[in-house]
Amino acid sequence: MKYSTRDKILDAVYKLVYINGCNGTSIDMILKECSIPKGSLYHYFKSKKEMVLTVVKERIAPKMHEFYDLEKVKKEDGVDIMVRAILKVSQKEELVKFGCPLNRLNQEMSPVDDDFAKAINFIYDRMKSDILSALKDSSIKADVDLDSLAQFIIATVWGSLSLSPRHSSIKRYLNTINHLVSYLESLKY
Amino acid sequence: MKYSTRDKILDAVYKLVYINGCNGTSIDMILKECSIPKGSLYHYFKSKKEMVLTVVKERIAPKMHEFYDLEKVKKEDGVDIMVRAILKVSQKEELVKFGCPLNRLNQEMSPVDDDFAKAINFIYDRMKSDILSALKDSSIKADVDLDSLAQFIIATVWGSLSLSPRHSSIKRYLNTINHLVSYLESLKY
DNA sequence: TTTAGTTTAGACTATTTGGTCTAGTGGAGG
DNA sequence: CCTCCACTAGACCAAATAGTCTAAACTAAA
Repeated sequence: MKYSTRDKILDAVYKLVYINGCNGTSIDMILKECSIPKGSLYHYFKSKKEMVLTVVKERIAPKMHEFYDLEKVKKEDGVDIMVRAILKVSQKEELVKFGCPLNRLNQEMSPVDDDFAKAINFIYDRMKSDILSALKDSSIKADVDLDSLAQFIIATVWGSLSLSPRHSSIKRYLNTINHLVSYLESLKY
Repeated sequence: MKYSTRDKILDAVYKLVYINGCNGTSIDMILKECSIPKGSLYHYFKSKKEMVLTVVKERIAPKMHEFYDLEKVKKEDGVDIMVRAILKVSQKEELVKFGCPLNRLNQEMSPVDDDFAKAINFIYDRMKSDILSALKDSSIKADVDLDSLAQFIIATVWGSLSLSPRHSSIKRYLNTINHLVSYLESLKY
């Protein structure tokens, strides 16, 4: 299985943009990171923007999906599935250190670029609706508004991670998120 | 009362950096925004970095403080003070639209610049300890860990705001934050 | 009114930026 | 072996970038 130039580029861009932000990452940094000449880069992508947008779709989207799409197969309580997913986040070192890549890019680019806003929003919506369907399939009391709860879960996890990189650590993340878990448990009938 | 050049600069930088980010804001944009020549700008600040760092200390810090420092004078339950502060956030249009300015700058700059990390962390710590003291002076059950609760509150508010600018609105913010309020209420004895 | 210091003014510079262009190279199919 | 085309290579470019410098215009105090 060969490691294609295109993949090399996308991996490098993902990594650099994740840490330095989109505006903080220059073409030269990317070229240096993956040791390819400029010609190759512009052979695969027509602009920097298209490159980063591709990273959103082909790198960030799957990573986001991976997080909450754990074995739904089992007939398990939706809340428990969610809780396990949220706790699992702590195992991803980079997440605790740098926060959610989607959230970071959202904050940087959405206010100033509609194409980014759309692409990011798309992923966000899918994530939210998947969380929603997990919650629907759970023992949560009937009077709880699940839509806002799904949003609350995302907000809290993103927020906990965004205290990074200076204020957070795995332990701290878990302490913080523990309150979310208690709250979710308290909503069961 | 005159509107000094220095203040004009800081206001412009605050506004531009808030929306476009630090790397997304050029010196020329700043000059144009406040219609001053380059000489003046570099008379007051020796570099762009120093300028933005000054904005953190003289613009963002007071704004953050203003939010949670509401009439503590009254002998009121700390939780109620917090809840009122959190709800009040929704009245600040720009907050709901663009998120918390401290959080945004934190995510962009902290991973790549220690001076920013320190300055931002300083404000964060002060905010957290103020929240903590409000919580200590409240009717929250004794077995609740207040430190992590303070962190949870910040994380949730920041997270709710960071769903912006594409996913949020005042209504949505309140819906989301409503879960936080319920949780806080449930912690009272 | 002179003087000294602060503030304004903007032309100028060196570097970095994203992006183009043309020439070559390598490997798969004929 | 040849041919063709995807890919590599990096020199080159115009624009934007942060920051410098010198001169002038204020302003307040003597």
